[in-house]
Amino acid sequence: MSTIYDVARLAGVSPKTVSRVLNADGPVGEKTREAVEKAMRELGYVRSNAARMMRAQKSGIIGLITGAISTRNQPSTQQGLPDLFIVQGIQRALETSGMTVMIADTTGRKERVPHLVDTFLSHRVEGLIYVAEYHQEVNLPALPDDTPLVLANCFDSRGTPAVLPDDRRLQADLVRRLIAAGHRRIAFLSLRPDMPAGRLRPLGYRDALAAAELEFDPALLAHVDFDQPEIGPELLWDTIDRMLRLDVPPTVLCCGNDQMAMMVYGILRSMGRKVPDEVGVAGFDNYRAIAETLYPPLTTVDLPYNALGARAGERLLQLISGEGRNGSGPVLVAGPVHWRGSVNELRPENVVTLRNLREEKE
Amino acid sequence: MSTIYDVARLAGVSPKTVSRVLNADGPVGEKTREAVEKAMRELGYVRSNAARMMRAQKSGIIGLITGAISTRNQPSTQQGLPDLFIVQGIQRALETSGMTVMIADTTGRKERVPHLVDTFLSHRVEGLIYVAEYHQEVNLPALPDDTPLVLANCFDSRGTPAVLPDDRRLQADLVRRLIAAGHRRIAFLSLRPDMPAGRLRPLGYRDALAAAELEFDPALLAHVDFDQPEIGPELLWDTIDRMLRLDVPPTVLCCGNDQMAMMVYGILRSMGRKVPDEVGVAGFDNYRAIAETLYPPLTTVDLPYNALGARAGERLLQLISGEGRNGSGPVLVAGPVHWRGSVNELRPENVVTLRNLREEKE
DNA sequence: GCCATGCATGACACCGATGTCATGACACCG
DNA sequence: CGGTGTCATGACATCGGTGTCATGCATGGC
Repeated sequence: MSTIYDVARLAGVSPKTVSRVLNADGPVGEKTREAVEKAMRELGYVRSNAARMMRAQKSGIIGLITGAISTRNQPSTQQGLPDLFIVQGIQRALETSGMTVMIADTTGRKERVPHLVDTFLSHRVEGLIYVAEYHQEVNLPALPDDTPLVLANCFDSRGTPAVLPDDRRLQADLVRRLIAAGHRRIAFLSLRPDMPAGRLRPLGYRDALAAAELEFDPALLAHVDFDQPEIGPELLWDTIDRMLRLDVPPTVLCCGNDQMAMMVYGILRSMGRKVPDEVGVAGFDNYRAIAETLYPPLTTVDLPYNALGARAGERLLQLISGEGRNGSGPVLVAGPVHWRGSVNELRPENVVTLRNLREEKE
Repeated sequence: MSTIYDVARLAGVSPKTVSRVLNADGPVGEKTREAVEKAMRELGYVRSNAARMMRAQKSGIIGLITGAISTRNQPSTQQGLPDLFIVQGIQRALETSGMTVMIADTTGRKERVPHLVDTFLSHRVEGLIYVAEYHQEVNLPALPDDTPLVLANCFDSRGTPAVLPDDRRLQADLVRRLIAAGHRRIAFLSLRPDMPAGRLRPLGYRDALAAAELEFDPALLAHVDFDQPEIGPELLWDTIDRMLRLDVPPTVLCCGNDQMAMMVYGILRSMGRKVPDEVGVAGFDNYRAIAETLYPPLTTVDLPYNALGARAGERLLQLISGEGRNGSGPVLVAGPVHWRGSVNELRPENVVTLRNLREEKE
């Protein structure tokens, strides 16, 4: 591959002049510039980043560590593709910054992370973003102080800058919307409580109930480990069966995520229950491949992973440019409710009936 | 960030000796080695790749161009995640080679490819892989001769080394298996014929019919543009409706891919037809998030994108090491049939009945 | 006509690692 | 005891750009 010296020789100028043409810094005569450009074209010259960054002490590279690419073949993917969307958002935020985004994949093995970090440091990345596949706490190896790090979809105990989904608020927004549609008995099939999403979303659910002055009924809240290999579907079936047999059964099933909702569709169908006329279903994530393909399309709340990634990218750029070192706590990201056909807007008379039922029982 | 000189000064040796410790090449005294290692640890030294590769004229980087990450938010993603799996396979094949894989995403804009190629060349990648999201013909800008290129899931007219799915054989394998299960009337809802998959798979379908000496019935083959925005589902409905009304209707619907199969499940349900007892459904891709989650689980054929990627990675390593310059045509990749609950094994009496029906008509 | 000014260009050092060659200290052999 | 080989180490040049400073030439004001 040709160098700046080759170009200089061919154009009959000094290497420095070629450099000036490349970077448009110093003044260059018209004829000289043309000669240089012609020589570059003839040689198919491409500048060496290595040499350049050695002098400049700037790599223009941002490192991205993720399992987005490798973790997809696991037996049953309970998540959507959040990390992928996050990566996408990060790219969008960074593509105008002139930085090159280098993506390293953990190949599904977390223990490779330190190695990947080292590889990135050896490339003298100007910043690092770590993307987790679901909202969780992580513990990365310490970085040298001069390389900024942003955590996306995860957080640590050291207060590293983080961007997180606002699970509590998102769930509250969705439930609030269900209430506005006339629903009063809203079941919530939550995720495992050992993950932040499984803790925060029930809080949001209760926030919304409280705001509407609806009493919280423990019988309508369950944590279901629905993606357990064998028994998951059964657990889900039993839970739903139990809830639908209540004296005042729920009119909507709020699911922990869209994947669970998809499974719930199948179970309800097997039970002979019609969606949405006999019971509504709502999801969480707005994982469009599911939400828009299911019939009827799924009402869900948009956890905008894209935006989350973009925010992480922006945060990192800030840190690199020296702004916003004041670690002002995690950035929380929320998104809109998508109202689709899987939940009925209850007509007033229905609402009244339900209310009566409830009042009769009391 | 500290340099080899800092380490040398702290350890009281020359930079060259530090280099020797780093690369374990020349002989180094025991005490010296320890002193150097201690110094490196104290400074948190990480070698600069830029400087290293300037001398070595080897970057150890392989460039990967793909839309795998960015193209996921399109309104309705008709494909599975093939490109993602391919990328994954490539990474697996390359991770033991000591190469660093740099992934650049097109952000959904093909016209950015030349720019990405340039960025990679400026990093002096030792090889490039271009990954397409579905089997197709592409036309990349020409590369300098000394940088090898491999096309994954696509091909061009210049005979660039390529790795492709063996659509024809895969479809034939699946249909052969259906025939072995006793099915004689097999419908094929193919993809649009303007894509290679839509042309090659019907050939495989007919190969299998011919091998079993079954007559090809044009009424059982349709190209359905099922993911068209509005009318897609209707087209699919009409096609299925027409086929099921035939005098001798099909006992299985072979779908162009798993996504289409998912839609077909919904349509059959709406028609009041039970899967698999009234009609079987088969997919293509083994997109597990769908195939394993649907109820009943989907019989499909595994287009092993992972392996496809791995083959592409291996091919590139060969080219880099100078082997196999003999462009021996594209590498074709196939995979196994996954037999799940969506297709019945017809019992002999059924087979007989069907055969009678057919013979009666003749 | 002289000097200040600005423009176009080049010489040279430097970034950090490593290949080449040289050097000094020993050990071993005849 | 001198010559030769091995080991441990260092001096120096080099990779390909770019920052710094210097130089040569034309222009213009006084």
